Parts: sequence; C-alpha cells; structure tokens
Amino acid sequence: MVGNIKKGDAKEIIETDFIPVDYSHFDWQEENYVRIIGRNSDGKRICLIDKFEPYFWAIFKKETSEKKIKEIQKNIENIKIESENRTTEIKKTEVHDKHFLGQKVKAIKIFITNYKDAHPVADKLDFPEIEARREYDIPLITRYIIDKKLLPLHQYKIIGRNVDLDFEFGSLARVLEVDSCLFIQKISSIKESEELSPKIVAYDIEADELEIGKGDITMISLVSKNFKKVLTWKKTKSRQDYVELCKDEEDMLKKFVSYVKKLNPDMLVGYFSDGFDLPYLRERAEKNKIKLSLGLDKSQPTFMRGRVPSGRISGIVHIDLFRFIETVYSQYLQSETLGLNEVALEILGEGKKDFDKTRKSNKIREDEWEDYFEYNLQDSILTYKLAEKFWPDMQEFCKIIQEPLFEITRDSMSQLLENYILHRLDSYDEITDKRPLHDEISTRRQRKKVEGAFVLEPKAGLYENIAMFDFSSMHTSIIVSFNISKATLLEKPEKNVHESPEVELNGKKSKFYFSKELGFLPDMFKRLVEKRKDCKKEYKENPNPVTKARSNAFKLLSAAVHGYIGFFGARYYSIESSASILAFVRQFNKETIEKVKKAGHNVIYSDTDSVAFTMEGKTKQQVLDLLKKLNSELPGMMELELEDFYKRGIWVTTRAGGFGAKKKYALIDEKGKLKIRGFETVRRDWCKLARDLQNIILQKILKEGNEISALEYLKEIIKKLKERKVDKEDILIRTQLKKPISEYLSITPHVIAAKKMEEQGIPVDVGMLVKFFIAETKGNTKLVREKVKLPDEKGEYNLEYYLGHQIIPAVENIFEVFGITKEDILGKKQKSLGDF
DNA sequence: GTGCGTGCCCTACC
DNA sequence: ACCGGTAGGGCACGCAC
Repeated sequence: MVGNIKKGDAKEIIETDFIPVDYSHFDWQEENYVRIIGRNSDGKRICLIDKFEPYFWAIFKKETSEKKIKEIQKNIENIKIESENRTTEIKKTEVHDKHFLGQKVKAIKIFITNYKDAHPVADKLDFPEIEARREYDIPLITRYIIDKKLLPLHQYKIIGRNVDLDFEFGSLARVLEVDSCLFIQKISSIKESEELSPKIVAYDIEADELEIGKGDITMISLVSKNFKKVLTWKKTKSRQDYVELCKDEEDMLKKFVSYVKKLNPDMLVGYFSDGFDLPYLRERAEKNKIKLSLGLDKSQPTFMRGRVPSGRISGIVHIDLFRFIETVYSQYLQSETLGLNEVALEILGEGKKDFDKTRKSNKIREDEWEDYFEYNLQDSILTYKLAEKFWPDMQEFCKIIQEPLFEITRDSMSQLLENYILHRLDSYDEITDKRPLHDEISTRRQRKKVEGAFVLEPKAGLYENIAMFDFSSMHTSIIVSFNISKATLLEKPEKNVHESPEVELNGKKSKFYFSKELGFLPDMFKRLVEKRKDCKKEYKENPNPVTKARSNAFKLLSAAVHGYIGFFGARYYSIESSASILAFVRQFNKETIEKVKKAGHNVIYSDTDSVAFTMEGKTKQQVLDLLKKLNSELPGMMELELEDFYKRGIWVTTRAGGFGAKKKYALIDEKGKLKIRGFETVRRDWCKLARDLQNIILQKILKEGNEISALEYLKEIIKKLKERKVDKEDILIRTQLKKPISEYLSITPHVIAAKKMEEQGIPVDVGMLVKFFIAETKGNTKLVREKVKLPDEKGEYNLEYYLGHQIIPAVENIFEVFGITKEDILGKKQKSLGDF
C-alpha cells in the first residue's frame, strides 16, 4: 500500500502507512507546526508535518447570559498584545457547551496564532464573568495527539503531499535525514494494524573522570542487531575485530555520530545515559570544538532540566533505560541496586564483565586494554538486550498512556497516570484543570499529614493452617464505589449522597460528602480497574511478554490512583478525597476483621487491605463460603479476594517493647514456598551472613514446625563466626547514601564509610550504596562508627559486633517464640561470648 | 559512667 | 518536586541519676 516514497517531486500526493515514534514541534512564520518521525511497513523513515492550531478555554460563570457571552466573545476577539517584535492576535473564537469539573459550562475556545501566546492572552482575560481560564498549560504535543488522534506506536494510513523542500519551512525539512517528508492531509486508522519493530542501538562510554566532561572519553561502544563496535583512540594492539582505532577523541566522536547515522535507529538506548553518557559526549564534543550532530536535522542533543536532565535527540528517541526500569519495574526486582550489573544479572542471567576501571587510564597496563574494550562492549550488549526485553513494556505504556516514548520512559508514576487522564478527558467533554503553580504546591505541601491505614498488632507466635484475604485494588475500588473525587466532592451534606466516615483534617473533625452522580474520574478509574482485570485474565490465558507488559501497566496505573489524588503536584489533587478514601480503608479493614472473627476464626494480623487468620478447623470450602458472604456485603466494585492458604506462619515481637511486631512475618504455602515480609532477610542494610542465616532458620522452622534443626544450624554459624571462617563478602553492610555527606546531621557508620571512600579518591555520589564492615579495633571505643572499615581495608571483623548486633538480633525474636532466650543460645552462664 | 529517651537515618509494607 | 502513611530498628547524643 506504500506509494512511491522518495524525496523530491514537490506537492505530489502520497499515500503510505505510518507508525509515529518521535514528536516535536517548530515555529515557521510565527505559526506552530508538529513534526512526527516514524516508519512505514517498508522500514522507510518518514517525516510528517502538520499544522497545529493552538487554543485554550475561558469558562463562564454559571449565570452569565447569552448576550453577555456574545459581548465578551467580541471583546476577546479584539485583544491585541504588542510585544517587542510581534503583535499577538486572536485568530478566532468559538462558544461551546463543555464540562468543567463535572459541571456543565459555557466556554469560549480561544484560538491563537502561536502557542507561546497562550499565557499572556490568558492573563488579559480578566472579565468578571469568566470563572476560569484553562488548558493554556497543556504541552503542545499532548494537545496535538489528543486532537488529531495520531497516537504513538499505532499504525495509520496517511495521505499527504510531498513537502517542497526548497521553499517550505525554511531549511528545516531539507536537512532532515529521512526517506520522505509529507505534509499531512488525511489520517485514517488501520483495522488490522502492524506493530513497530523498532531499530534499537545501545551505547555506552568509558571516561577517565566521572565528573561530566572532565576527563577524556577513552572509548564508546555501540551495539545493534548483528552489529557491535568499540571505538577508541587508545593506540594499543587489539585482536578483536569489533575494536576500531580512531586518530584521537575528536575522530572517535565523529565516527560515533556517523555510525549512529548509518545504523539509522528509532531508539538510541543507554543505561544512566541521561545523567552520564549523553551529557558527557556533548561536553567532550564542545571541548573538541565539534558538533555532536546526532539529530536527524543534524542538531546536537539538548537537555531539559528536571529532577534529572533528560537528553533529547531530534528525530531519534533517546532512552535512558534505567529511568524506565526504575519507575515501572523496580518493585519486582530482587536486586538491591538498579545498577546495570545487578539488573542484567536478574533479568538476563548475564552480568557485566569483570574489570577494575576505578583506575585512571594511564594506570591500565598495555595488555589490559583488551579486557577494557570487552567490558565496554558488554555494557552495550546488556543494555541492548535489556532494551529488547523491555520493549513490550515501553510499547504498552506508550499505547496506553498515549504520550510519546521519550516521555513515558521518563515520567514518574503520577505523571504517567495524569497523562492517562489527560488523554481521556475528551470523551467526557471535560476541560482539563490546571497544573498547580508554585504557591499552590507549597500550600499543599505544608498541610498536616492525614491519618493513613490501620495495622493490627499481631500476637507473636507460630501458627498453623492460615488463610489470608485481601481487597483487590482497595483504594481505587473505594474511589469508584463512593464516587470520590475533587469534582464530586460536595460543599455541604445533601440528601442521598455518599458520606465518608469521620476524618480529621488540619485539626478539624468532619465528614465529607460525595455526589451520587457519577464523576468523570471515578468513571475513568472504574474502566481502568476493569481493564486491569481483563488484562490480568488475558495474560493468564495467553501468557507472553506483550500480555504480561499490558497487564503490568494497568496494574501499576490502578495502584497509583490514590497516591496521585494526594500528590501535591497533581492537577486533580484533592486532600478531602484522599482523607475520605483512607477513612474508608480503615473502616472496611476493621469491619472485615470483626466479621472474620465472628465467623469463628482467630485473626492474627492485618495491614491496610489484608486479613490473616487461622482456619480453626474449618475447611477451605467453608473459608471460601465466608469470602463469598463477605463479598455479598461489600458495596460497589469493592471485592475481597483469597490471597492464599498457608501451612504455617510466624509472627515475632518487636525488639523494644515486646509487642507483636507489625509488617514483619513469614509464611509458608502448601507448595513449600516462603513469603517473607519485613524480616532482616529482606532488608539490604543487614549483612549477608545475618540475612542468609535468618532465611534458613525461618525456612527450617516453617517447614518442620519446630525449632530443633534451626537451633543446630544457628550454633554452626556461630561456631564458624568465632573461628573467623566467615567470608568478608558476607559481613559487608550496605547502606545507601541518601544525601551529600556534608548534609548529614548525625554521623552514622555509613557516613564515615563514605568519607573514607572520598579520602581514597573513590567517587562518592548521592544514591550510591556504601559498603563497609565493622572491624576489631584497638583501644576502648564504644562507637560503632569508629570501627568502620572499607571492604578492601585490612582488618579482622569485629566478633562481638557481628554476634551481638547482626546474628543474635536477626534470630533472637524468632527463637523467643519457642521460649528460647538469647542466654540459652549463647550458653547460660557466660555473660559474653560463650562457647558451645 | 550508665541507661534511657529522643532524633536522625534507612528501609520495608501496602 | 516528581505516590504517601505506617512501621521497625540501628546508631548517636544528651540528659537524668
């Protein structure tokens, strides 16, 4: 179905299929245009250009008369703003019946020449009849996608005319490295559409200094399908054919650009590349006085400021895979850090090559460079493989959220959800509410915390035959069932409305009321949760990477709803809603506990949306019947599910008060699979020795139902510790550095470790995991921090510390359940370290 | 000088 | 600035005795 795609033949009409990948906008003759880069099914790279007509809304107060509206419309049409180099005028206006926050309103759609004029024009509209001005803060591309329905990664049929490269859009279209450039005339959807098979290129650099641009870049690796390359200027013999020797750094940078052009990727993927590789390349290009013209329009990468700067390459989607994995996948990863090595090991079963690159390159021996190249190449190989692995996830998020790949791989969860909402408001005829400004954000941030969920204190002990119920998507199903949102919140109680339990907000106790007329957000969230259920079912029936990714995307979005409503940066923030939702959460949780008790069970534990209880001799069927009964009593779309049946479970006391410890338990299911929550086993800031020990002890106790062999095992480990046979790796403590060293008020062991690293010239970054161990020291110091040593420092581990502060604390409360005390473990008579 | 409460800090659960 | 409330627990520190 593809026409004869070639550049030239100005104005010729072309028809082609097309999948949008990269979106940007530009100004020409003071007007806004959108430029979309994508592919057709022949793999040709096509650029589409479309006109964008910017507009925003002015919403009238309820009682405004038709006459007054017409009058104001005229006034608005006459607005002119003179600025230094141009005059801003209103192109046209239209009066529409719309909805705003669920209310029917009359609103004027105000079309302006240039998107940039939206704010100044909006500021001019100070008519008393105008209640609000909205949508001047919607990003241009978002608006374009919503209005034209040209969704990223969907396939379309496009009819367009060849752009006259000599006359239209200045040199913009002419310099573009694409197969064809069309001005859009018609977009139509395709029924049996194809998916994009993206061309991915992964890259990675090695540099002498970690500070951006400070040292030379010694090598750059590039990996794509059937392609691998390491570029370097280091003159050393290499037997590997993938190593290409460049004259100098400048030549290497130029070759990098030319290889990227030759490979012609849709996506250029790095790992941490927003924060390291791309800005480094850009800086070094500048130092070498050359242009890093990676863009399809030969432009250099640009960096948008944000929490982390985002590196954008015109026409090619630059993806920092780390950022995407961090938001959408980190909760599923066991890895303690999200570094390339650990993530790749867990997901691909393959890690980085072993190479000590902490040395400056002049310290690297001639014969070691070969390994360094291989190390560098491997990083790109891993990045490439991860990109392939996560492509279904990126694709599904992109299709569901309907924002471009560049955005969805960098957005936080609440931004993703907000974009999901923005792209669906059209079907409710809703005008989008505004993004909070600085003052509003600080007010929101200053408010007192609202009371959260309820957690039941467990009674410590070993339990047999346990069942657990939990509410599915509890917060979201409460929102839907009680129609909770900013727009459905009523100012005062009315007849026949939803009423929240009493909540305390800013020191005042009150109830909140929500209309029973279905709100657009509750309706949208209802669809979201239903979609989540459908996709979960789809995945179970047909498990594959795509259905898994889709199911996961809807799961994450459903789970983010409540957080979004209470998030200070949200357009649809509503603290009254958030407080009400949490009050309902507490109420339903407590009611469920009571009902389960009343049915004759012993409720052991409960946290937020779950209840764990013993079977008390009842059959599984009886428990399922109870579940059915409880469900029949729940309102709306609220639903209680069976989490699972468990053979045994253990709850312990807190170290401090001897109360039952919350958020800390271990269960074993009927297949022998363990579910461990909160214990040191799952905490990365405990040493491996203590964690592994605790894990095995929990396993033995839960499998066997008693402590006998667990105790034997413990004694073995203590013996091994005392004989100093424990590996160094197993006694390392890892703690994250959450802020710069200087900002710490209290100087803890991990801060000391970080300081030591700094002294040794090891780069210390915020967010890094600091590794250290507690060593035997001379003198009579009490402070742990004075015994801190870095992993490669000489010294014996501190026996007393590891016994008294790692091993014993990790198991003490577990054995206490069986009436075995610390003294029993260590030998009764000895005050210090007894021997067995 | 010890011992305990408190604040800081980190990390987990949901 | 990028979901937030609930919770456990280690370490340092300062006050009470």
